[in-house]
Amino acid sequence: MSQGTKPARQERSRQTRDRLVAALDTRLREKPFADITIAELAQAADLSVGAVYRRFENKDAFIPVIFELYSTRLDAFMSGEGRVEVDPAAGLRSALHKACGAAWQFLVRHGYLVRAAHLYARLRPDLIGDDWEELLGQARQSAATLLELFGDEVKRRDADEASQMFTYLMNTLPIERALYREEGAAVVLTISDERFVAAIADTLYGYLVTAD
Amino acid sequence: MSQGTKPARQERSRQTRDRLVAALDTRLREKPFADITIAELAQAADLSVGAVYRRFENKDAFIPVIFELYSTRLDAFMSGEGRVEVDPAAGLRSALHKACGAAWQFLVRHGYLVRAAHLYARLRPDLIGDDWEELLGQARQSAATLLELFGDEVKRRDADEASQMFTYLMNTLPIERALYREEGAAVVLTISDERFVAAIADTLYGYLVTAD
Amino acid sequence: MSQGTKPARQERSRQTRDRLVAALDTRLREKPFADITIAELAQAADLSVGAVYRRFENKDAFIPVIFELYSTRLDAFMSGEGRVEVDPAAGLRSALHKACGAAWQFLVRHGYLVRAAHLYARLRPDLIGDDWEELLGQARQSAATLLELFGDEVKRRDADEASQMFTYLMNTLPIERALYREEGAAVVLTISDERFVAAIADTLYGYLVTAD
Amino acid sequence: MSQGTKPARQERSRQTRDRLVAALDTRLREKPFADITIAELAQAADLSVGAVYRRFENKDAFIPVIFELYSTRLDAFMSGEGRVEVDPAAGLRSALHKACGAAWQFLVRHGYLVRAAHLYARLRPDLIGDDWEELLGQARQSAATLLELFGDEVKRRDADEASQMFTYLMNTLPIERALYREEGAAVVLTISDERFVAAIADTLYGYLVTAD
DNA sequence: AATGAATGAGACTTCATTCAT
DNA sequence: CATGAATGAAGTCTCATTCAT
Repeated sequence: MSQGTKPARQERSRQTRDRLVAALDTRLREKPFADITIAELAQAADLSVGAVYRRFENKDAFIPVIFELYSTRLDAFMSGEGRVEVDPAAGLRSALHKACGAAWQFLVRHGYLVRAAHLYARLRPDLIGDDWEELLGQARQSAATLLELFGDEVKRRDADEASQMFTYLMNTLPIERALYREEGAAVVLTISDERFVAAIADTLYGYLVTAD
Repeated sequence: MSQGTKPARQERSRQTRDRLVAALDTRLREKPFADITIAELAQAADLSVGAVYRRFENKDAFIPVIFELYSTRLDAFMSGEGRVEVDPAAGLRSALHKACGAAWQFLVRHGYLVRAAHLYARLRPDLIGDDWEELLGQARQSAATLLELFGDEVKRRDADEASQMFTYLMNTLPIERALYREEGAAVVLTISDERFVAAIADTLYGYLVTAD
Repeated sequence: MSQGTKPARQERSRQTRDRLVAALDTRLREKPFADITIAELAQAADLSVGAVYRRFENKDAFIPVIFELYSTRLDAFMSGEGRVEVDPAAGLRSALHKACGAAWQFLVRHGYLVRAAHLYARLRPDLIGDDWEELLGQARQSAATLLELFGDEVKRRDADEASQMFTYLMNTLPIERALYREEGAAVVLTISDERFVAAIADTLYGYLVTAD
Repeated sequence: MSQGTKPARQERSRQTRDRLVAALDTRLREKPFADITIAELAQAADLSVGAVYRRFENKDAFIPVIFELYSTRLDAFMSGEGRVEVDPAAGLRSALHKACGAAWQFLVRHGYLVRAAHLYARLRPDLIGDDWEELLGQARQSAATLLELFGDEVKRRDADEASQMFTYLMNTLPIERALYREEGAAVVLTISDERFVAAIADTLYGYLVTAD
């Protein structure tokens, strides 16, 4: 299993691809990618197995689709209900709280995609190309902008490092609890979701306002 | 696939088990558990397939062994070179720095175990029993002790919540970078390991000294 | 191992199934079902192992096929050379003699199927559904008709019980000798097949004309 | 798997053998011989696997034991509670009724042995030697004696054939219902056990008193 | 001689991928 | 081009039998 997607020249092809992507999305909510069979995807998309192989060279070629889905959902969320209106007057802490709340929302809703994306970013880094990097690059850009906006509150000396860490933390802190709840490191947490979100916002805040 | 280990009546049995555990440890450095076959383990342990099944009911019965290994290594590390000498006079920040450094060391060395443990704690929570919870319970205990020691510096109102979050952060912050380096969320990080460790120590510190 | 057959969408599928059924029929003449492997069936049908599993969910799914074969052969036999022309004028004894002769013929020819069917009707009654019961129900129906035809000769008080017993005896008496010849209870028999058939016809006759 | 038992020279050996025989008896009540493993027998007899192989060359060597058990039980039954007191004055029909009643009792109680014995008499006739034949030979002897006793009632011309058939019928008629109840040919029977026993006695009677 | 651990052939089953129709 | 049947490698697991201790 390796390599990539096949180009879709015709309109029908595009539809076929879309249906497969939708099928993958649906199945991913139920079980890990490794447990999903091609036959299952074909059936969910109401296609034949052969038709699947016409669009995708092999099973691995679906892995980038996971990232595609992730990306698409994230974009939609960020420009929709997940949009964070930053009020400079309200201060950094408030902005972080809003941002963490939005991140939490997204994770709760699209966690299954994030989970799969994370897993395969690690398992098969060769298959995802630059999507992942690009995604995080954008995030870092936003982080830099935000930190600049609250330049007076932020005490970190190295602005570049700060925006890197900010991105890292944002993509790391809420994941464990949001995705695995009772399992994983989150078992120690008995506090409510609200307090948890507040706590990670404070964590970010604490990092930024602590001089090194 | 499910359930447990079989009792060993003879001394030889014990050895066989040990060899299988060692074989698992070795293979786990190379690839995920799901990709390791029983035949492979047997060969690595210089045994026949049947001998494996005399010690382990089925493949799943190896999953608890991952945690066993993790636990054992962690204990050894913590009472050996990983031991953190807290100097009350040096302050909280210094203590956190040391702790993060130790955690980092452990992860760099035994990351493959932590990785597998994390994965299966999520994938097959039914198979690990209370080991996981126990492990984190102990960690939280230590956290509580530490925070008490630096009670004057810590500004969090709820001490219980603080020790929970401290444990969560400690088990969450360094993982991503230590385990997946170039892949995952850590791609954004261009800073050195040293600075990274310092940064997460600061993150913890920031959280604790920020009043809510 | 359990459950059923898979639907065949294409004509080729049907052929594949037929070939597997034929392969089973062939192998069953040589050895018990338990000793026949899937690989063996595949080879006999000139197919791959995977192709077998596309038609049959698992090995157990072949068990109903045994009954299917039995049923089919029986129907064919009964409406062909096995047809028994009852001559009311010739009397009950003659009719029974003909019927026993036909049953004997069938058993000699298709004994291997009857043997397997009997075995699995007992070993895995869950897998055969109502086929078995239905088959015997029909037999009983025929029995009732026959007994009615010779109502004056039959001395049994309870006609219902008589037709039940008749069916039971018909399906029990010849089996042992026909199927296992030298082995089983038939070792005591040194008489010829002809005399044996006559004897069981007489046994049935004796039962029916003996008043209770 | 083939061949035979090993001689038991010592007292301890004899005990070991007895325990294995008892273990086989116990397990046979639960499941078919083919499904019983050597390890299971060893455990049930509180022996090691090696010890089993010291007494029995291989698994097949247990098959004759099935017949041994059958034989032993039958002897015990026939000279105990199963003893049939024939009253010449009461007539043939009464004697047959008693005999069928006894046979039924035995089958109900030791059916699992009869079942296994029948199966392996057919599956592996090579392994049972003459035990089987001998057993039936004795039965036939008894039959001959009985028929002679009621020589005036019996109308069969060939006494030899009659005793053969009598033995065959006795070992054939009740089996199906006694051993397989709901499954097999007995599904057609809705009558009670008592009536069934009476019916097969009548069947035997009918055969004997019907002139050929 | 006894124990039970080890062997290893072989059975069932799955599924990514290919290919005849 | 589409369909879904066929392929076959690979993996898990069982258990009669052997053999080291």
